[in-house]
Amino acid sequence: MQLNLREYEGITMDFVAELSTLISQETDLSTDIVKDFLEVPPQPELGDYALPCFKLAKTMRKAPNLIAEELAEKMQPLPDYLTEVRQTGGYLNFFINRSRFIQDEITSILHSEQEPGVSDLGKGQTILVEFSSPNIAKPFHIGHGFTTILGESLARIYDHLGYDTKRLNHLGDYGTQFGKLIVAYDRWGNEEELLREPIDELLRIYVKFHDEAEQEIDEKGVSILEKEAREAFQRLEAGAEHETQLWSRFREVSLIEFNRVYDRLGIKFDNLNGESFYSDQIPAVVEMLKEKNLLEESEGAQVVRLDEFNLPPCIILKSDGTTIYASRDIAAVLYRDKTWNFNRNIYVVGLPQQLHFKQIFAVLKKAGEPCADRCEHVGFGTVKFPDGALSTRSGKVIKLDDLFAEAVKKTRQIIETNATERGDDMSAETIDAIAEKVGLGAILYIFLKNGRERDIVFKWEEVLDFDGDTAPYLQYTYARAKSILRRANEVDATADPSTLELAAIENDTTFQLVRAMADFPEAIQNAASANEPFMIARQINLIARLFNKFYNNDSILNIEDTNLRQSRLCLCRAVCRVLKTGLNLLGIEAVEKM
RNA sequence: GGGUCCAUAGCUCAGCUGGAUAGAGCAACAGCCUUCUAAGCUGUAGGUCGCAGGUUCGAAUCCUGCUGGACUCGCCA
Repeated sequence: MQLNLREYEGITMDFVAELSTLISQETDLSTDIVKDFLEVPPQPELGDYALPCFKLAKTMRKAPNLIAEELAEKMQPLPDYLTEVRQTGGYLNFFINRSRFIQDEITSILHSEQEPGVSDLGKGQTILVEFSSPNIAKPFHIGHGFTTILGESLARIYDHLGYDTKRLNHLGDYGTQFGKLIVAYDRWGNEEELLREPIDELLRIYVKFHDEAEQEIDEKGVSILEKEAREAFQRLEAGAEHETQLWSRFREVSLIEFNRVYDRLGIKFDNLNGESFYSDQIPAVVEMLKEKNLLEESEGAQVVRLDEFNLPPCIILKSDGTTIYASRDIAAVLYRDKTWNFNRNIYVVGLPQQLHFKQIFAVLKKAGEPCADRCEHVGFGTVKFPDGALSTRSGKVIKLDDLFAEAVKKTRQIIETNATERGDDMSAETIDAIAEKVGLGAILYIFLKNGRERDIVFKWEEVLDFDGDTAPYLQYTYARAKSILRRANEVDATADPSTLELAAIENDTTFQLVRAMADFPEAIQNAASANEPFMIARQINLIARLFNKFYNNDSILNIEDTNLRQSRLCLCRAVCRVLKTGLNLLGIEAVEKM
């Protein structure tokens, strides 16, 4: 019975596997099933792992507690990685050799060349992650924050797992809204303002357009402005000079503003093909659908019926002959399949568009395109204010940049206060750099701490609360551990764990801490398979909480025993590695001090 | 009306392939800085897991119904 403990990723997995094999030898169950049954008891006094025997009761025709009792006896003598096997009620509880576990786990974290949890699970597979996709000419507000932050985190997670990840930004640079902007700009546009504050100016005329559109109505009750806007968009799609020129200016000035945000977050897209890019590929899509006899005319529009999928029809061409977002998205899937030959193509787009994506994928499926099955919509909730959703039209928005600025400002104040108290004279540059990372981290974490399908109700006092389950807490924990490592002498801080008796640090807290770190790789994989970064957030939050407990209970530097001192420092180093990796997977940077 | 999803502590959320006393954080209250960063730690209080049935040895978790809410249902994206 040998445990392979040299590879970091698998220690717990291997342990569970060994235990499962052992149990399966004593029962009729396969190793896999046993592995599935194994769980962690609610109280540490009960054991480190447990096998509920209720399910075995039927087939073995015996009471669960008897089964557990017999198994406990049959497993004697125990392998060296177990210290005790005990029956409690209908459970068979296992106590593992904690000393050995701590020794091997910490050693492997510190010895590994790779970051914790790195794997080659996705080796050779290409995954496209479409996210952010802001609309040109509109402010980059906190609503875009969700897709941007979630998407980047997912991309990092897939990178970590060895996928060939492509970040795609499907810019909203086309559509009737540009007809509106062109009409609005021709009427009320201000050249100087467009140069000075491009998005603000475009937003101003966009809001004005909607105000005015409600006023000017013809005898049939149709808005005159809306009609003009549709016509302007038709001219744009036909390539008219004036319209195209305005459109491309709008796009240009908008990108400058978006890039500020992306640079700040360290996001680099592999591709920024917006909707406009796919516009001229739509005729081929229409032709293909026509050839396969999927296209039908309905109320003047060209649609694909999707009754067999239990979905409403998908409109491909509007009754005026212009394209619609669905047709562009279909063209995009086909283009991406040709260009990247993707294994997976995921869309980090809000939940309200769920039906839209179901329709797109269904049309592709109906058209016999195999790539349809490799597409997936990763939806998320809505960002709203306590009194309702945000709205570009009414101008009720908070720009993501402004939100960052507030968080950074508050962070800077806290750092300055603390620095004074601690007598630490940090330079203004240092403070700025830390404030930036911590302030941004606080905001990013808000979007990543819970299940993505939850709505986020935006409240300033909560957003700027840096206590508890927040990124600053995690960053603070990291900085604390780093601070200790800086204070330790060179020899202590770099001791080779394999030469130490790490078991000296063992107690309930340190064992739980080490186990939480051992579970980290699995948390990453779970996060990937559910597309839920919060699973990583929770795991590192658990690690941080346990570390802080350890920090409060046990002295690290001020102890005589060299082995104990160096061993505890090894634990600090391991925690730092895991925390930093976890934060990075969320798109958050760790700071050395704060 | 059809569809999708949601309802767990005062608030924000985990837990949901059924399993031991339902867990965190915030807020509240009580403690801990002459020792490694108090953005921290410890403790107390707080829950008929929306309601009603059902399946099961066992249900927050699965099924049905109901109530309340969100989103969506053809020419916006």
